[in-house]
Amino acid sequence: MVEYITQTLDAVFHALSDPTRRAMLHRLSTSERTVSELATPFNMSLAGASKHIKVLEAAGLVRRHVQGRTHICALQAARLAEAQEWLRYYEQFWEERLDDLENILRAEDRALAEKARHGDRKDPKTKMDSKE
Amino acid sequence: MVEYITQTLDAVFHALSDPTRRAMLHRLSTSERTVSELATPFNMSLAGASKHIKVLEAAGLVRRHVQGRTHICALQAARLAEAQEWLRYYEQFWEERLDDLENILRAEDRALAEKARHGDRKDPKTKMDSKE
DNA sequence: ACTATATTAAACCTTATGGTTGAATATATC
DNA sequence: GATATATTCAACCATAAGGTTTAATATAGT
Repeated sequence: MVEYITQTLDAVFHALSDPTRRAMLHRLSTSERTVSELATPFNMSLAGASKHIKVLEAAGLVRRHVQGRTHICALQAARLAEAQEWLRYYEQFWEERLDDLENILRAEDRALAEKARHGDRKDPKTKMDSKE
Repeated sequence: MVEYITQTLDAVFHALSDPTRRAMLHRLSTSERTVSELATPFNMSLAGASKHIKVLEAAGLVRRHVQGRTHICALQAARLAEAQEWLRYYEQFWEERLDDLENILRAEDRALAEKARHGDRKDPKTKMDSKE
């Protein structure tokens, strides 16, 4: 059904596998930044940071436009959407587990209710929300 | 707010950056498989495939239980959920763009309506759904 | 023209990655 | 006990990745 360009996913997931690059993306999410601005927070040479930016660019996660001598980088989120789409297929497997948990809790509730009906009532366990 | 264990994300995204490993996960999504079953479809030595499985295991994406001499692997989706959660933050940036597109289309509609009101009416563009 | 700034390029180093082959280990089966 | 099966381990190889440093390039400011 859905067709994934594997080289794109390779590049995107690889780009995301490095904490420096993820941090760069996060900073780009608040505003565009020049290469030096992006490099500043990291304990790394400019050339090193520049390489990371190029990896992000190659994966299509960052677009740059050159303005005089400065290169301005901007987040380009479309490829992240593709990655998320790939992941979406697997949602059923973690949702399934949550469903299982929910079913267990419901079964416990029923058991308690049954017990209560037969006289022996006591503090019914409060159901807790799995979302924190 | 949400705190991400960067080493976990490093490992998960790295694991996902290889097409063989993504294919393995996909096969595990239909059922559990032994190491050799997992290795079969790939043009690669068993030892090679075994290494990939270990990468998946180290990233927490696969769990194995040994039964006699065979090792049975199963998908473990929780870490994928974490990766998706990390990506979810960026949804606003692709949704934003879709919103922009929608606003442009709406503006065009208004312009056409205005034109029509001033006599000059012609085929109004049908609005298209941005999904699909 | 000269100098300072922004960025990349090139060469290099170390470690990781993806792969191989051949031997080792553990469990089944005859 | 001997043999076949399932899997890993260890050693090795080539290339990629993440980093550095020292030029080189391009544009700005004086």
